[in-house]
Amino acid sequence: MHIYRSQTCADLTKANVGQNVRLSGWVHRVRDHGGILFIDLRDHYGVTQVLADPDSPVFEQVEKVRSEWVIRIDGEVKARDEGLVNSNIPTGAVEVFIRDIEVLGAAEELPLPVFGDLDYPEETRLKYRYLDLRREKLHNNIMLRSKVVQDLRQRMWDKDFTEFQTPIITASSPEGARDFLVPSRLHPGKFYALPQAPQQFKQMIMVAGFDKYFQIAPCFRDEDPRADRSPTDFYQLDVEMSFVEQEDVFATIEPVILGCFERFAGERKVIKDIPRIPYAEALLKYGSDKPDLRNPIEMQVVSEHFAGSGFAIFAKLLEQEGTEIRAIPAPKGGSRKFCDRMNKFAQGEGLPGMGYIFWRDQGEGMEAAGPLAKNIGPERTEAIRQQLGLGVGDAAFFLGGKPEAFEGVAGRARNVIGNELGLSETDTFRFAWIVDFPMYEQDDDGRLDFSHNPFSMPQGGLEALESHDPLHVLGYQYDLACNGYELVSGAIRNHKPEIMFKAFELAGYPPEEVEKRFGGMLNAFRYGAPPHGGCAAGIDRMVMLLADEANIREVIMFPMNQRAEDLMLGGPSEPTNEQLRELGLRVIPQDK
RNA sequence: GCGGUUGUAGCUCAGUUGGUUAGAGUGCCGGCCUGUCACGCCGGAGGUCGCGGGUUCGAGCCCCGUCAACCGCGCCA
Repeated sequence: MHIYRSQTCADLTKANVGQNVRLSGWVHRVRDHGGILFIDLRDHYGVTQVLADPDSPVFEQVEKVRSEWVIRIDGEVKARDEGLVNSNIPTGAVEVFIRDIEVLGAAEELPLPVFGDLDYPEETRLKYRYLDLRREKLHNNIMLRSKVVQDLRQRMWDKDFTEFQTPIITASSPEGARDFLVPSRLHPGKFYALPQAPQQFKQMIMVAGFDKYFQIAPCFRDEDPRADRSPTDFYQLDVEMSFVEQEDVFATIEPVILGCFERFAGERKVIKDIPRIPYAEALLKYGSDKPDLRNPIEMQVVSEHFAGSGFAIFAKLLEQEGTEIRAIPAPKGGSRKFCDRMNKFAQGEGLPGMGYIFWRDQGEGMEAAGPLAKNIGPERTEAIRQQLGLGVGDAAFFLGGKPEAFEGVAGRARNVIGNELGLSETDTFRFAWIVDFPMYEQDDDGRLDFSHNPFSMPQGGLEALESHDPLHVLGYQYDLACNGYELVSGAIRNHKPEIMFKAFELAGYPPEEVEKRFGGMLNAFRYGAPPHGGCAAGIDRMVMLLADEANIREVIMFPMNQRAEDLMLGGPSEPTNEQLRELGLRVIPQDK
C-alpha cells in the first residue's frame, strides 16, 4: 500500500465498504464524545468522516489531534446506518474506523480558522495566505481560475492561434504606466524593466510572420491599486493577429470570451448580443468608458431647458464655452429622502451638489417637487419630464459644467442610483464594445497627449493626422466592457513609420526622440510589416466576475496588499550592502 | 499626495449619557460524555481597548495628533 494514501478524501462510497483503506489529509473538525470520536478529514478533493472508539488500538493517539494537523490514518470502510448518512458530503454514506494513525504535520493554534465561512481581516488572510487558501471559498476561486485559464487556452488553440513566451526582463518602454525597474549588474547604472504588457514583442511576432499569437502573459505596472486592480502584476490573455481589421479582432475574441463566460456562469445569464458604443456616446449616456449595461439608466443632455432659465447657477454656467447640463433619470426615485441622499453623494464626490426634480401625486394630479422645479417653472419642468420619459414616483438629477469635470461623478451616481433603486440586473453578464476612442487628449497644461495607446492606427491614417484637429481624430482602439469593468482592450496597430512619426510629432515627440524610444519597433516596420492588431483580456478580472467577487485579490493566489507589500514573504525588503555594491547602487535615506 | 470607513481577547463582535473589577460567541487548556457532522455539558487561562498627548474627580467612549488596514480620488495606453 502507498505510504500516504490508497484513496483521496472524496473517493469512498458504499462500493468500498469492507475495504481497508489509507487516507491522508488535514483534520478539518473534531467531535469528541468521549467514548467515540469523529474527525472530518479533508484534502484537496473532499471530506471523509473517520472515527475512533475505545476498540481502536490507537484511540488515545487519535484523542490528541487538533484542527489542521496533517495525519495519515488506516482503517476499515463501513456503511453508515440509514439515519446517520450525511447527505451534505459525497462520502456521507460511509465512514472509516481508524485502526492506525500517524501525525505527518502537527499544527499550532491557528491565527486563521480554516473551518467555517466567517470573514477575517485581510491583513491576517494575506499573511497566512496558505491557511486562507485551504478555506473552501478561496480554494474554489483559485480552482475556477485554473479552469478559466485552461478554457481560454483551449479556445485559442482551437482557433489556430499559437502560444509563445516573451521576455520578463526587458527594456523600459514608455507607454503609460510607471515601470518596475531592474538594476543591471553587468551594466552599472543601467536598468531593465519588467514589461507593462508584451506590447512591442507581440507586434514583433507579427512582423516575424507568425500570424496568430496568444499568451497568458504576466504584466507589471507600478501603479496604485484598486479593488479591481492588482498592484505589481496581473495576467492577460494577450492576442495579436496579422492582416486584420477591427471587426476581425471582434469576431475572433467575442466567441472566446462569451464561450468562457457561458461555460462558467452557472445560473447567471450571458447576454450574447454585444452592442458597439462609440466612446463619446458611452461617456454621454453612462459617464464611463466601461459602462455597466445591467443598469438601464441612460443620461441625456438637457441644456436647452436650463439656458436662460430662472435657475441662475445653470443658466450662467451655460454661457461659458463647452458647458452643458446633463440629466440622470431615476425611475422610482421620487422621494425627497432619496434625492437628498444622492445630493449628499455628489457632495461627497467633490461637487457642490446635484440638483433634482421629482414627480409626485398629492391627490390633485402630478406635481413636480424640488428646488429646481420652482426655479425654472412648470413649462420647462414638464419639457424635461417628457424628454426623459418620467412620471409620478420618478426623479431626475442634474449635473452641469464642462463634461469632463462631472462625467466621472455622473457615472458613479448612475451606478448608485441603479443599485439603490433596484433597477440594475444582478444575475447577468452584459458586454459592450467601446469603439472610436480619441487618439489624443489635452492634459492639464493644454498639451496633447496620447489618450490610449501610442501604437494605435488613427482612423483616416496619415491624412487624418495632417488635416484634422488632432483632438477629433479617432483611433482604431477598442475596449470590451462587462458589468462596469474593462475586460478587454485592444487596437489595430500603426505599422507605418511615417504615420508613427506624425502621430508622435503631434504629441510633442520630435523624430529623434521617437527613434530613440521606439527605434527597435520602427526598424522592424521598415523591413516589411504586415497590418496587424489585437487585444488583451484581463484574466484576473474575468475570474473575479465569474467568481462573483468584488475584489481582485480574491482570485489571485498570492496577492499584494493595498500598499504593494507581500505580507506572507515580506516583500519588498532591504537589499544587503553586498547586493547594492554589486549593482553599483546607493540608497538615499528617506525622511521619517 | 488627498478623502471616507474601520481599529476592544488568537479570531468574530457587543460595550448605554463619560462612572465599580471591560463582556459574549468561537478558538485554546482541563474535566465529563458511544453516533456526532456548527456535537453537548462543567471549569479555567487569555486584554497596553492600535499608539501618543489632552480635557475631566474619573476616558474603551469626548478633543488633538499619529500609525495601520480597506474603499475611493489623483494615477492606471
